[in-house]
Amino acid sequence: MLQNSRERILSASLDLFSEKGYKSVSTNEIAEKAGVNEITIFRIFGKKKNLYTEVFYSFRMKPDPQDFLGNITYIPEDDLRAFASAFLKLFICNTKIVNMSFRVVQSEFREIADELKQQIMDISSIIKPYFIELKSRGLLCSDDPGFLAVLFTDMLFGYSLQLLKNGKLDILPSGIKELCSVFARGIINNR
Amino acid sequence: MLQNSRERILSASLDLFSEKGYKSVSTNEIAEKAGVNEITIFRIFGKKKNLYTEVFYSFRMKPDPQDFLGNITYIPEDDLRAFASAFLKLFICNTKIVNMSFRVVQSEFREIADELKQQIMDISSIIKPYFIELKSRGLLCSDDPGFLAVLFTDMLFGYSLQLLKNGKLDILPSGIKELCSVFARGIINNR
DNA sequence: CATTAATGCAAGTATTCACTTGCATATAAT
DNA sequence: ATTATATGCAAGTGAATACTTGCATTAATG
Repeated sequence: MLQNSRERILSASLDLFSEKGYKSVSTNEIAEKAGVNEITIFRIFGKKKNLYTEVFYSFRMKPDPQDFLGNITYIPEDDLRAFASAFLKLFICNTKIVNMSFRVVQSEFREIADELKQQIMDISSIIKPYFIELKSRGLLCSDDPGFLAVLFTDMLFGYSLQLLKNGKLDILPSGIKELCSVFARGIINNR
Repeated sequence: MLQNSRERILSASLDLFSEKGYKSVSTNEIAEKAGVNEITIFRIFGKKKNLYTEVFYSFRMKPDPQDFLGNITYIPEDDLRAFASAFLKLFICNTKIVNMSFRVVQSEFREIADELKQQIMDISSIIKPYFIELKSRGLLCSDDPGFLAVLFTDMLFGYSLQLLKNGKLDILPSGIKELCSVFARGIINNR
C-alpha cells in the first residue's frame, strides 16, 4: 500500500459515522476526510454498507474478564472501584462505537444494534460471580446478587454516558469514587 | 380540517424519526404511514426540517417539580422511590423523544441535541434541595448532596435506558425498588 | 528494467429524494 | 348557493449520492 488508504478510510469513517450515523455521511465526505479518492473506498470495501460494518467490528473492544477480576480483595468498596475503573477504561476506548450503536437503525443493522446491549450484559455476567461470593460470605444484605451486578453495571453505564454527553469524560471522574462508596455501603450487611 | 392531517403526520413522524433518525426517513415514507398525500406535508410544514423540530417540541414532556416533591416524608427510602416513580413515568412518556435525542446530528440540530441533557440536569436540580435538607438534618454521610442528586438521577437514567433497550420498560420494574433501597442505605448516616 | 499492485482522475449512470406547480375535488362555513 | 379551506393527483425539477467504467500514474517488487 502506498499510504495505507484502508486504515485512513476506516478511521475517518469511524469519526463520521459516530457523529452523524450512517445515512447522513456520504462516501464523498469520508474520502475527503481520509485524504483519499472516493473511488478508492469502493475498490477496497465494495459498498458503503460493508464499510460501515467493518468500521464497527474493527474498532469495537470487548470486555476482558481479567481487567475486572484481576485484583479482588473482597473489600467491597475497593473491588467496586476496580470494576468501575475497568469499566471506564473500556468505555473510553469505545466511546465512538457507543455512539455508533445509539445511532444505528435497528431494522438495517440488527447485529450492530444488539452488540452494545450484549456487551453490557457481558460485563454484568463477569462481575456477577463476585457478588454471589459476597453473598455466600454473608456480606450482602440483598437476596439477589445477580440483580446487584446488573444494577451496578447499568449505573456505571448511565453515569459514564452522562459524562460523555456532557464532555466531561476526559477529566478523571472523581465522582466515580463516591459512586462506588455509596453503592458499597448500600449493599453490605452492616450488623 | 377533514381528517386532522397535521396530527397524523406529526404522530407518524415521531414514530419514524425515533426509530431511524432524520436522514433515513423520507417524506414519502411519512406520508404513507400517516395515510396522507406527501404534498400535504409540505403544505403544512413547509420543509422536512421544520417538521422534525416541530415533532420534537410538540411531543416532549418537561419534568414537573410537583411530581417529584409532592409527597416528601424524609424517610429516604420512600422518598427515593417516589422520585424514581416520577422519573419513570416521565421517561416512559418520553421514550420516543429520548430516541430522537440520541439519534440527532449535533451539528444540524444543536438545540434538540442539548435538550435531553438539560432535562436530566433539571431533574437533578429539582431533587437537589431534598438532599441538601437531608444533609442539614444530619442524615447524610456524604459531604456533597448536590453530587448525590446528580448521581441518583444518572443512575435512574442509565437503568431506565437499559430497560428500554432490552424492551422491558413496559413491565413494572420491581428492580427499581431494590435500586432505591440500595441507594438509600448507601447515603444515610447509620450511627 | 519490467511487471504488478495501488491509487488518482474524468466522466457518467441510475436512483432517491426534497420540494414545486397547476389543477381538480370534497368538505365546511357563511 | 357560494365561498373558502383542505386535500388529492399528475407531473416534474434539481440536487445529492451510491456506485461503475476506462485509462493514466505512481511506486514498490522481482
